[in-house]
Formats: sequence, C-alpha cells, structure tokens
Amino acid sequence: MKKPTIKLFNSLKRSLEEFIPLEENKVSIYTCGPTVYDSSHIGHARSFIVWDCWVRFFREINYEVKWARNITDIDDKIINRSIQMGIEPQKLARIETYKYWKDMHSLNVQWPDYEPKATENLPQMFAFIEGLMQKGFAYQAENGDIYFKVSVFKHYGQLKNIKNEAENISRLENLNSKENTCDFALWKAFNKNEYGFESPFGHGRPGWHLECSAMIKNIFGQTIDIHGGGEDLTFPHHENEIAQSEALHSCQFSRYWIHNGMVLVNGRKMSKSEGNFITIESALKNYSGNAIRFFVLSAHYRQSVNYTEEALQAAQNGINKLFQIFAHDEKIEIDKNNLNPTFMDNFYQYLAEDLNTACALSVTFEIAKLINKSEGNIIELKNTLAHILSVLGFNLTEKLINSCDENTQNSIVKLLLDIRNNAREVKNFQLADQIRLHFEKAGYKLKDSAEGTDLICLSKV
RNA sequence: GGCGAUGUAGCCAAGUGGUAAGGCAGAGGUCUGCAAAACCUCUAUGCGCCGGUUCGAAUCCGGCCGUCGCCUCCA
Repeated sequence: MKKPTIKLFNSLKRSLEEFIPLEENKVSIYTCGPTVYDSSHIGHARSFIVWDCWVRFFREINYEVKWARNITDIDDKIINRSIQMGIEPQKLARIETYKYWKDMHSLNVQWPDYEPKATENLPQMFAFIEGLMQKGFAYQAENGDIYFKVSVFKHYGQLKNIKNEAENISRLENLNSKENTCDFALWKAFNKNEYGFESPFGHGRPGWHLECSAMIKNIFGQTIDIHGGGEDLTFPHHENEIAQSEALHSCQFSRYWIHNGMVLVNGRKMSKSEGNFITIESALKNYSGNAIRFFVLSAHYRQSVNYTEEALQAAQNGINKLFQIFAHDEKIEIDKNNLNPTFMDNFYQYLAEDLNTACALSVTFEIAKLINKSEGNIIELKNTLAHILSVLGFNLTEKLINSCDENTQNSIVKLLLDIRNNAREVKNFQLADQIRLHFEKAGYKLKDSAEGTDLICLSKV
C-alpha cells in the first residue's frame, strides 16, 4: 500500500500542512492528559478519542508511533478537593486515575506508549528549572517562587499570535512577586506544613506548564513531531511549554501543533467550572462507548460541537445500524489481505486530509448499504467495514443482539418461572419439566413450595 | 480591547471555483402472523445578509449581522 500524504492543520502556522516527520516513518506524539481530581466529561472524551484516532491512523498506514499522554497528579484542584474529602492528595489522584482509565477502556481508547505522571518526574523538572536559571530565562522571587522571564524569550507568542507588546497584557492584575504579569510560575514555594515536595529551591510545588515540557524532554528529547491538546490549552499552557523548552534547548520544541475543538452545551463550553458537564460515566448509562465515539467522530475534530441528547441518540442509532451487519457473527476477524481497495483508498484519503472522520464515516454507510443489498463480494465488504471501524477505534466486540444486561436477565428468569408455574396449573407438565431441565443444565435447581419457586445455584450450595 | 474560529435542510454534519456527501428524525411503499431489521422513493433551485470578481461561487474578495473559544484553572 502506498502511504497517503497526510495533511494536518498546524496551529503554529494556522494552515494546513503536509506532515513530514523528523525521522522517516516515525511519529513522536504527545497529547495533554487529564488533571485527576474529578470525573472526566464528554469534552475530555472528545479530546482523548480524537488523539486515539490520529494514533490509530498513523499506525494503520505503517508509521512507527510513540505516543505519550500524561497524567497531572499535582495540582491545586487536587489538593483542594482532597482537603474537602479528608484524604491525601495522592490518594485522590489515584482514585481518579483509576476512574479515568476505566472511562478510557469504555471508550476503547488505546493505552498510550508512555503515561508519565507529574509526581514521577520531579527530578527532571528540577533539572529543567536549573537549566533555565543558568541560561537566564528564570528567576527566583523573594517569596521563593521561580518564574519564567517572558521578556527574555524573544519568540514568545507564537501560538497566541501576539504582534506587539501592548496586546500581551494579561487580565491578571495581581503581580504577586512577579517582575512582569506575563511571567509564569515554574515553581511555587509553600510552607513546610503545606502539601509539597522538597527541591533544590526549597519546599513547594511545580508549575503546571513545566510538567509537560520536562516529561517530553525525558521521553522524546528536545524535539517532537506532534503536540496535541484541547484548543483551550493553546494559551497560556502550550505557549508556555514552547517558551520553556525552546529557551532551554535553543531548537524547535514541536514541529506540529494540533488542537481539538470544544464540546458545547447550549452554546457554552462544557466545563467543570461552568457546571454544565456530562460525565463519561453517566453518558455510558444511556449510550454505548461506540455511540459516544460515533458522536465525536461525526464532526471534524477542530470544530466545536454541541452536546445534546438528540445528537447522542442519533449517534447510537447510526452505530447500531452499522453493527447490525455483524449481529449474527460469532466474532469479527479481520483479514487485511481481503480489503476492498476502492473503499480503503477513499477512507485513507479522507483521514489523510486532516483526519476528516465525518467523511470517513460516510464510507462505512456506503459499504453497509451494499452489504444489506447483498451486492458485491460480501465477505470482502464485511471485512473492509470491520477494518475501517477498527481503525476509527470502534469496539467490535460490543454485541447488539443475543446479549442483555443483568436486570433484563433476571426479569427473563422470572418470566420463565411464571410460564412454568402457569404450565403446572394447567397440568402441562411436559413444558414445566422442560423448563426445569433447562435450569438444571445451567446449574440451577428449582424448588417449588407454597411460597413460590426458589432458584438454587448448585455451585454455591 | 486583542487573538482565533464559525454561520449549509427539523436536527447533526461534509464540501476551498464546476453546479449541494453522509447520518438522525419524518412521510409513503416493499417485506412481515404482528413487529424489528433491511430495501426503494420523497425531504435545501439553495449554503447568515448585501455587494463584487468570474463563463461559472457554499467555496475567492469587500462590507454588515449573529454565535462561540482563548486572553484566569480548563480537553
């Protein structure tokens, strides 16, 4: 297969560019992960699904991908929440990390190759700060805080597109101990009795922006191919990452920057602080992980999308229609040597054009229609459809039919017992015994009494 | 105020010069014991508004209006 030319919208240049990796056939990609202090919501889900899809696509067209996605486990929010809950910050971080992993699993988001945590990279951060101080890009204020000196870094404002100093006025009026409002904290000093870590600069906590720069340096070195994140992170987070890393290394930090659009609720950004969020966990009560993924992928990743129940239901109906095709298959096995070249080519072209997943999804419906009409090579078409769905990251093991949840199973058992008791009443013992035998084969003994019929699990007696 | 997006049918959403993908919802039909699923047909002479460039514009240019994001923690 010929590798398609990938174009992606580089936020750094604000234009669509051909992707040319540093090393041929290799991609190093870092995406911003969560701050683990509370449940992830659909906005987070979108971001994680989009990066998962980028990575899956790169792998599909035979790039050797190294993907890192961090976990921010030091943060004021974690500390504040943990105080409220009366537990250690690191314990809260672990609890929330497990929940996050569970959400990622439900959404079929792949494990990244590296998942660095801030708390596990403190020495790297110390070294980073020391390097910046030695080069004159950082200073320690009287209160012990260490700040990055923005005025010394001449290339500040690449992502934000700042043209002159006057535009670069922060809304923050509080200088604290900073020399300039634009300067940002690399290290925040705290009293010994407050939560923090020992460092060469005293007791305190690292700044958020520093974390990503230090971990990227640790995993990938000075330059990576792609850095991704939500578009709300472009400023100041990503701008500051660039400043730190390029100041220290005197070379380009990330060659391409990709940013995903926001999920809106009633026209407003879904966010914790607005309180208008739907957690992944709660959405999964009504819709499948595949439906959430379908919802995300049916819009271009850079657009903002509105979360509505109607949209999620539409996504659920859409994905159900596609999976209906595999409803009677025991399991889905993909033979990569039996793919429809025309559809695959179209599919690749769409994804290669800045990951146009909406168009890529339209290919699946074209194939589905042919299969449902029994036109063409059905085995090849089904195989192609399954493969495309897997590249988009859908979970092919989610069964549509012949499976039901525990509540439904229990109610069906009750229904069977009712039918059997009705049969006994009308002396249809053949049917009653047939049902009894069926339960016994499944490992349950039926015991009739005046109070009704009890179900005894033989393996638990 | 600065920076950046965006406005396409009831809803979601593709489409950067050649005559409006796809999905959801809806209507009618085929099939069916009844359903479900599937299939067929229908659903924007028009892409926020007004001008301009062009043989030709949703697409390019200018103006206007609306919406959103960032500039403060945020995916």
